Amino acid sequence: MAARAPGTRPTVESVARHARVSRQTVSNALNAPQRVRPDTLSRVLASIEQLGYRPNSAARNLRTQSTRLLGCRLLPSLQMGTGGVLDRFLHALCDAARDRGYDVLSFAAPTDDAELDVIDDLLRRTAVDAYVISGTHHVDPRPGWLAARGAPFVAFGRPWGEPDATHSWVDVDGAAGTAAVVEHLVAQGHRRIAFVGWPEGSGVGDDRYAGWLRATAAHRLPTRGLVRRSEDGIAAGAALTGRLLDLAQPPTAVVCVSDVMALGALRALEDRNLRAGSEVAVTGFDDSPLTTVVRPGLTSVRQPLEAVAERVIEVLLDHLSGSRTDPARVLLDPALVVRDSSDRGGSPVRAAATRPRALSTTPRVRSDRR
Amino acid sequence: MAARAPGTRPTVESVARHARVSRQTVSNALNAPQRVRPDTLSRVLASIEQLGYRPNSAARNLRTQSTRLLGCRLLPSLQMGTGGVLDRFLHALCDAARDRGYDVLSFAAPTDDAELDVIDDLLRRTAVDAYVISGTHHVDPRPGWLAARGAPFVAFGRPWGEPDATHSWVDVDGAAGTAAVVEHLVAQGHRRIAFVGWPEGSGVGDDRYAGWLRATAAHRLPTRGLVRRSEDGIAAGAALTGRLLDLAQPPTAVVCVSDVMALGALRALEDRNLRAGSEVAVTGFDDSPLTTVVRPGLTSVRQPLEAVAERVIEVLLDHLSGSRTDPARVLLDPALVVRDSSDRGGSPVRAAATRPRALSTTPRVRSDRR
DNA sequence: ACTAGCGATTTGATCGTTCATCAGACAGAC
DNA sequence: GTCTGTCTGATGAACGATCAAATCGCTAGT
Repeated sequence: MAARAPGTRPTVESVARHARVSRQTVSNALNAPQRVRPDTLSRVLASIEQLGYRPNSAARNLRTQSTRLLGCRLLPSLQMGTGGVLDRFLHALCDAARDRGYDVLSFAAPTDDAELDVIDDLLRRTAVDAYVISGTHHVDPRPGWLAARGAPFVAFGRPWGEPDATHSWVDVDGAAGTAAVVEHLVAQGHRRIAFVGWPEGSGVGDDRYAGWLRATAAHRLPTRGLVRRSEDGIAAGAALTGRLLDLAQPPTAVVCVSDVMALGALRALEDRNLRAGSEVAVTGFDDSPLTTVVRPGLTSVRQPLEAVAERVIEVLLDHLSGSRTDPARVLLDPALVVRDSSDRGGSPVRAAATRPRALSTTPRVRSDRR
Repeated sequence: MAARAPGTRPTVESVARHARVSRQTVSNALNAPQRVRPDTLSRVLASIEQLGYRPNSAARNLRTQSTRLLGCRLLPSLQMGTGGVLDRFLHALCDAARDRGYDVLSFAAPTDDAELDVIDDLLRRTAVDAYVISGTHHVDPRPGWLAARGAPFVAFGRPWGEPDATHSWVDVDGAAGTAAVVEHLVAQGHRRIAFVGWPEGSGVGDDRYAGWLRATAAHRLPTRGLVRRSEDGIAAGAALTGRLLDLAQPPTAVVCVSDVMALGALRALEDRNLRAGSEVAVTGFDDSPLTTVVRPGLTSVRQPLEAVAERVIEVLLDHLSGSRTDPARVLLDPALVVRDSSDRGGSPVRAAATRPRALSTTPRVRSDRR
């Protein structure tokens, strides 16, 4: 009995013939094994194995009206800013998706509107089942647009400035991150702790600022004149930090809203012959590759992107399966990674401190409030 | 005449009814417009526009036995090494693919073997039409495996160590890059130009070394004792450069095989209170974000990844369409980006030199030899 | 006037899978 | 012994597009 012609892909038909059952039984063996008697099941599975059969996804997609593909935009990672973060996220997303039987269709788009054009195309062609949008920001057109079309999606990032948004999102609690940084600095004996941030109005930046504000208030630390803001950049970070250091009562620690800003801060110290870590502490945010490239190693806050990706996938699939109708709002805790730039400890134990120490390696879920 | 039920996606059928033609004419209007009479065509296109119709990709995929998807692995961009390069490449690949009507399915895989497992899955399911593999290296199992399965693919990277490989590839001429670096340094008056590289046996590393060797030989420059090798890393780059600087006749320029190595070299200079650029020139490779993060800005070699991606797609589609049966071998020239780390010029014109100057911005195609 | 030939359009079949439905076997209850 | 219910497996139809081939209308050649 010829299993199949050489050069031809096995189909459900050829497997059925090989196992002496019908098409549907082969289909059941894969999609609803409990419906098939054990001995039949093993026979069918053996044939499947032997012929190397996998269901043709185009046919399955057509019949089930789903593609098992998730769309995700590749952000323009030109700058170091958050580029590394979103690349890591995409990686984690692909992993998490594949674990659940989905794949990721990635595309590039220079602007939000261009992204919506692509999504519109994919949506009309029913080329993907759902979307993941990342890098949400104030007056973001995407959530509303997607919701209006009834397209299933989950956002990595809160709907900044739209507290009554009804879509699902997963985000990292930036405020908790900066608060943890401040706690760490306080434990190191710092009391004048400055904040170098972005201009007000950026959701992410304001969130990180809020954490600094909350923690300094909790410890009754001085804040007057210790907040400086500017657009992201090394030069900007250096300039802002420079002005802080030139104060009559300069801070002994500088909490930066990003690793890039922190790099600028380190330069400002260098220019004044101040030693980072032992004399003035500097911290960043995002735990980008930058942190291990500078001297001293930069203390930073690491986003649990793997966990974010897993939650995003979980929520998305719940929506697709219909088992969830209400929006999920998930906030995860980031992890503090301490390096020498915030370590006042004596040099003898420097080697030990160099090794990144994650204060909370397994980020716990903060909330899933409705 | 009801165009379509609300909430229902338009199909070729509903468009046909709306335009008072048959299914096939609608199909032809999209896939073979020259077969349709102009007035019919415009009527059909108007209906398509009006109903917002796009062919269901699952149905089209099933019928045409092609998915218009290309598979591409997301490399573990943990380290800064070449991570940035491959992220940029993926971005460019998505762009180039979309311009030609294709999309990219990206997936993560920790090892080559894991990648082959995923590819095997995608292949059996006929979920993608072709693959792009990147980061080729010595004894790479992937090209042979793919070729044996008859899967269409193109590699970004030469088949190192396998001169008689029969698959198509596109790569960047690393030797031309380091040679251009040497030319630039010679023009700046340097004569003792060292090379800090990776251990022999890495295709990419050996290629870049070859360019240095060729160019130094062409100018009859000394090379004795001026080559140091080690695995990639900041510390390694610093150590190797340190030993070079401690020579009786130290080099005045250090050409590094990577930006990471170059960063180490800059540190070695710093530790010896030597000024990079004005006293000792340092250059890297890959034009990663690192180059603009260090002080002084690091001269580097930029790979034309957009051009690489375009050529990869072009070759791939030629293979898919059957218009190409012989393997394509495309080598593109990289571009030198000069920054302060290799600039001996006086400080008055520093501002001008700070602006990156691409010596050959539009990389020309070197060859397409068979 | 008749038909060959060509271009424009339509019709029937097909891609490979899963859904909905139905037939048969087999056990237990009366 | 028959009837009912459950479990297993089989059959026809459908998903929405394109391919192959047939049909129709028209012009031009004889």
